[in-house]
Amino acid sequence: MPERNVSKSVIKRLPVYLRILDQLIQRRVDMVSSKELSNESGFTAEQIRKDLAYFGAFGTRGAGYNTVYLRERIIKIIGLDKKIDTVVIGAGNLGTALTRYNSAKNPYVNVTAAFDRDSRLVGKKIDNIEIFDIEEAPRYIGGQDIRVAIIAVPAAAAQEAADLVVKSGVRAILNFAPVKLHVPEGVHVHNADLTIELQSLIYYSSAEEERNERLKKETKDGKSDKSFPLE
Amino acid sequence: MPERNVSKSVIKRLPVYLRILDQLIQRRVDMVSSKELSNESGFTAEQIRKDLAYFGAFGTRGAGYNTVYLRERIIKIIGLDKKIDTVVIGAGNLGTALTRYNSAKNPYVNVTAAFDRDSRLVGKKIDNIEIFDIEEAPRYIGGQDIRVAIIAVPAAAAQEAADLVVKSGVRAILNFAPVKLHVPEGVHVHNADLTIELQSLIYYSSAEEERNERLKKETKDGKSDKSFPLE
DNA sequence: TAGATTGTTAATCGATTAACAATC
DNA sequence: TAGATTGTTAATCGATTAACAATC
Repeated sequence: MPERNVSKSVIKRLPVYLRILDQLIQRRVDMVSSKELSNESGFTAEQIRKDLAYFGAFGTRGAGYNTVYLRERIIKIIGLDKKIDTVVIGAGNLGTALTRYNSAKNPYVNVTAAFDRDSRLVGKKIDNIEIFDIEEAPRYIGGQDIRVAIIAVPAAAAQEAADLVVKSGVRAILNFAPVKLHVPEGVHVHNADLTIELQSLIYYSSAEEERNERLKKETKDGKSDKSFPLE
Repeated sequence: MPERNVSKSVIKRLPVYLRILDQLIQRRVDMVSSKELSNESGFTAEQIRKDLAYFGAFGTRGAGYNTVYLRERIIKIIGLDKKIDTVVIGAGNLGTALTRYNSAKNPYVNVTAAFDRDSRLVGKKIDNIEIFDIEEAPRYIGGQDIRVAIIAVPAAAAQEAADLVVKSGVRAILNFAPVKLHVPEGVHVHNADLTIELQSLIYYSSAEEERNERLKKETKDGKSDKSFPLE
């Protein structure tokens, strides 16, 4: 077996390497060292070498990695050697943006259809991608053998959407709805809740001293009957 | 000091707890156990208790957590007790969607302005949020004391956009552009590259056996002069 | 009180970092 | 060959899980 179960953290970094390699290849650079990949990615050179080593020995000692060859290997590893067909469930603002964005910016993915339950949207197109009624989804997904779906419906509709696509054969879901999806074993869900990303970032937007100030003040305000054990 | 430096993984989970508490409060539930939070979040109950314990003892043994009280503490911890003003840099498809999405779905955040360098967009509005010329950004961000910016410009323009907002006082950036941003110490960047999310998910969309099959075939094809050490 | 559930300490697990031999 | 950089093993670090005493 070429690989044992490689950790999620490793897999999440592979597309970053791929993106950098694509950029290097476009600039006609043909060799790259782990050090240079480190500069572009923000991961350490050691980590990059270790990540790649899970899948084989792709470099040349003393010289680095051939960009074209390494790119080829990575797209094979991820499974991007053929363009992947996906569908977007939900053709509201976010669904529309995701459909357009992936069509325009993601060279390894095709969005082949969008679905919505709003009959006013059905039949319309996002660029040249048609919006179908959500009822059509199982037949479409089954027929086209779609394995990957993007869910961009409101929270209340997300579980239903997930059940629908899973039943139709989808193996992996990129979920933009702010709920935990319950799916059968073997189906993978990545959450991309944009409000959560932003909120956790806000924690870091005030300096540490300010944060502590804020929290201390709260306890003194008498709004709280619990006190901090440390302090 | 109320908290030592708490790890990023912990901070990333806090908004998830917050979202669940908001939902519970809306349903007029007033107590919740770590077990129930676990069901809704997908994190283990032990982990949830430990996460919260970094900041204090917010629960009642035998009873669980008061939803309203715990929510109050979490929004204080993250720094969401006042609505946070943010700006969106880039008013293309993605920038527009993010502006709308955060206005509509993120109760803790205000998007107060969008910026673009395309003069055809300047002066227009996204819902009721005005699009200004990017040149106006420093004055606006400085004047309004904006600390958080969302970058949704093309890769080639992203570093320049980052430099601009950082110079103007921004402390935290949510970056949707597919490049690593170089920022001074103390400025926080979260990357939300949507193509990368989708690509790493694709790895899991084919069953393990298929993946191995694919990789084996490649080596036998003779396209490669390197062989896998294992197998 | 008895039952339930937190808060916290200890044990385990996994991921990152450091170091260096292999080798181009 | 000498210099450079990989691939890999060992050491460290950090995060998660397990266990349980505290206590409502």
